[in-house]
Amino acid sequence: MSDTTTRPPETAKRGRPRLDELSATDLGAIPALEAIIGYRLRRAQLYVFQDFIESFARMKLRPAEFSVLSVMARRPGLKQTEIAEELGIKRANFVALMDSLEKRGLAERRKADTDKRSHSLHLTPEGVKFVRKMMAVWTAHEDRLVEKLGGPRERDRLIELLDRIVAPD
Amino acid sequence: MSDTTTRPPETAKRGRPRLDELSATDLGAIPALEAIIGYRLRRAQLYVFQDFIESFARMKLRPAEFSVLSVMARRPGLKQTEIAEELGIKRANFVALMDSLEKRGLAERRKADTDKRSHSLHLTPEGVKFVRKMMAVWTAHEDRLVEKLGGPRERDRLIELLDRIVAPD
DNA sequence: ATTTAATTGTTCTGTATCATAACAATCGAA
DNA sequence: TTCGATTGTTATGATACAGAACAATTAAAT
Repeated sequence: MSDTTTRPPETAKRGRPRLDELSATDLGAIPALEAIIGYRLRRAQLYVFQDFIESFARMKLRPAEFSVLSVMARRPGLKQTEIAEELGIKRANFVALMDSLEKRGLAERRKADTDKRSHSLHLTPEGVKFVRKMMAVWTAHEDRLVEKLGGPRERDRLIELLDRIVAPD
Repeated sequence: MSDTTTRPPETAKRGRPRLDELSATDLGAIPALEAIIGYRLRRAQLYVFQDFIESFARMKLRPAEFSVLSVMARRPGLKQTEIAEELGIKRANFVALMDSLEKRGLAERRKADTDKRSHSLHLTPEGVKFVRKMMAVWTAHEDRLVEKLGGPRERDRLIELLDRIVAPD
């Protein structure tokens, strides 16, 4: 499956191989990092997040906050555990995140009348306005990426491939 | 570019829209997280790293250490700054990483004769043996991913798309 | 040749991120 | 009514990542 083309080592050998070098045959089994899925995924993800973070530096918005506001905009009324789990955030770590959004006046916790333990999460009117601006900034960021990819079709193809990785067997 | 299909909100509306909800037209401009490249990239990367970390738990090897050993195997003799920069690691943070590998007897710093400041990095004979086992484990991990993707062709396609993201304009 | 600037490895520091355990309040089920 | 599960929360520790500063050394400027 992991077909690695066998080629000579990348460093110029002056003389015979040293003790710490692997034989050429062994080296054939050692792929360059460029051929490793996880490595490439990580580099791409770091690049995208870097662009994202710079795009939202002025709004002082981090990726996790973006995702929380986004969920609250589309599905207001969810409780903390629900949003946290969906986003892969531990509910313990979600608290400070929500505290910050609340302190900025963008979101609020409402006491759920059905369950006195849980809070239902909502955007404030200010939060709604903020989300509008947020989405404008996001669109520019996303369009930049789609253009680099070569168009919406390539974007869809990428997402489909990423889906296969995450999808259960 | 970012074509989002306009559809009604995902939550069932009981009655008229509340203050914290966006109008249906506004919602059309708010994509689900599932359609956001950065979000999907991150989720996929977390999945792959999770599998990687579990695969290497017994060897007590983290992704960053894997990458460093991998570079030293293919190109012995590089100095710390070179490897660190190539892997996107701050040279300050590289120190502890290299300390650990050296303490485990897998790698060593040799005094470079040309430059008394720099160290040239090498695998020890033990490190060479370790890398061999490491690559066997890695192959199983990578094959698992390639199979999920649907084959080597899909893997290549994915990497090509990731390349476009990272590549300079 | 001497001063000046840049590089290398290093330590220190601060800041996010992430996971885990424990706890009170509350709810649901036995 | 008792007992277990859930919800939000606090506290704690591990890890990742970025920046400043520094001594030793090298390279460049004059």
